[in-house]
Amino acid sequence: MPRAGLDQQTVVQIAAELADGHGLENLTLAMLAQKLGIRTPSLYNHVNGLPELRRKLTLYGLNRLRDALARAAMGRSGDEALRAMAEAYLAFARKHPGLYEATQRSLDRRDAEVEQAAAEAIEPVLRVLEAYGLQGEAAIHTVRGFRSLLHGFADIERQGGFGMEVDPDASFHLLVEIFLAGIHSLSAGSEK
Amino acid sequence: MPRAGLDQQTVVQIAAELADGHGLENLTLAMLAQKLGIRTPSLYNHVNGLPELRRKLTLYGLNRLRDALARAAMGRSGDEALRAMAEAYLAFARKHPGLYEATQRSLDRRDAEVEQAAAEAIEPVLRVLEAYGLQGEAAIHTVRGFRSLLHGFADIERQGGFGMEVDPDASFHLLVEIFLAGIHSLSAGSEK
DNA sequence: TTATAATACTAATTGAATTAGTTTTGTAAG
DNA sequence: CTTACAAAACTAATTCAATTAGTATTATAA
Repeated sequence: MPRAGLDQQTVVQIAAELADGHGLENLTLAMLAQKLGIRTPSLYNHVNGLPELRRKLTLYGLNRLRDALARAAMGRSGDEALRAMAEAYLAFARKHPGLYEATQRSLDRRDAEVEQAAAEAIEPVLRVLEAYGLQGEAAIHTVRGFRSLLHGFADIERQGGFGMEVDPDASFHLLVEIFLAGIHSLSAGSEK
Repeated sequence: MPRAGLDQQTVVQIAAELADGHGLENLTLAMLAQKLGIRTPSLYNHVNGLPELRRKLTLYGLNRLRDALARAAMGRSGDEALRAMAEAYLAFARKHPGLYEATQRSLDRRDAEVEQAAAEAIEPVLRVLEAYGLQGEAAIHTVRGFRSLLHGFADIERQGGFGMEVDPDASFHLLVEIFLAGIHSLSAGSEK
């Protein structure tokens, strides 16, 4: 019965570490409770069950991702900023696989808080693209494309999907360059 | 005790339907057994537990995906073939969300059969790229990029990640065109 | 026919989530 | 310096899914 000095932050952070180490789907309340040195039911004093814990991980992860992206874009613009954000995105996914998973896990569009956190996470990219000339729907399409390629690469790599022992970093850099070149090529074509 | 006339194929197909309807992670042996009209333990006469069922779904999904891609590429080459395969890929992911999930679910690189099925699924793409001029590591990098963007888009969409009500198909088409233009642009540049 | 392998079943175990109800403790008001 | 209360632990008990063990049944093929 001695107090364990836990607060929401601690619980979520430890949960994130466990998710990183064992995979989000293998994170169990029993495992978390043990790590925290309390019995499983006691967890309910801090978090309202597994679903809510996962939701909190999603929010925490989205915030951390937003910070990472914003920091990467700081002081840069255009291609430079996009390259830096791509690096930062992949680095985040690699360093925090479980937390990254949480940022993608079936986001509930009816959950306003999650919805907003997701929007904020992408905002840095949107901002760069706007200062870059793209606006409105074109910007949205482009952000979607950028996200798609980043998430696709990160997710496939996380699941061990890239079989051969060809350097993944080289593949990633090339992909980013292809994307940048593609954007320039298309926008140049449409300007005529 | 009356026979239920089940065979592996049936079991896996029904499982795939349930996964499509409820999500792969929510597919339970109890649910599958009920759908099949037998008791849960009886399932063990057909499949050796949940992990193996999922593994079989992975194999089944990879084979179906390979077929879809191969069919799309049939009679086409170059950009045309890549566009058609991109369409087919997204269509598959949309029509069979649970099965698609299974094709991506933490592929065990030590499982030779899965490893091969995964390689075969991508083969059609690799083939097109080769007949397209790319070979060796360059081809591998490019395939990885193509897979990344396809999977990323499909996965984000499946999880409801594209918030706004901007036409997803338009985003997807643009992304594919950006990729194609990017490839051309870069290869043109490196030819000098 | 009858033996046997395949397939279904019931019973029982295990592990995780969750709920209910109780106890303890830190803190802050008196 | 107490005491009252809310926060945070705990134990006990329930539910549900997976899995195992052991038994019965049926279809088939010798």
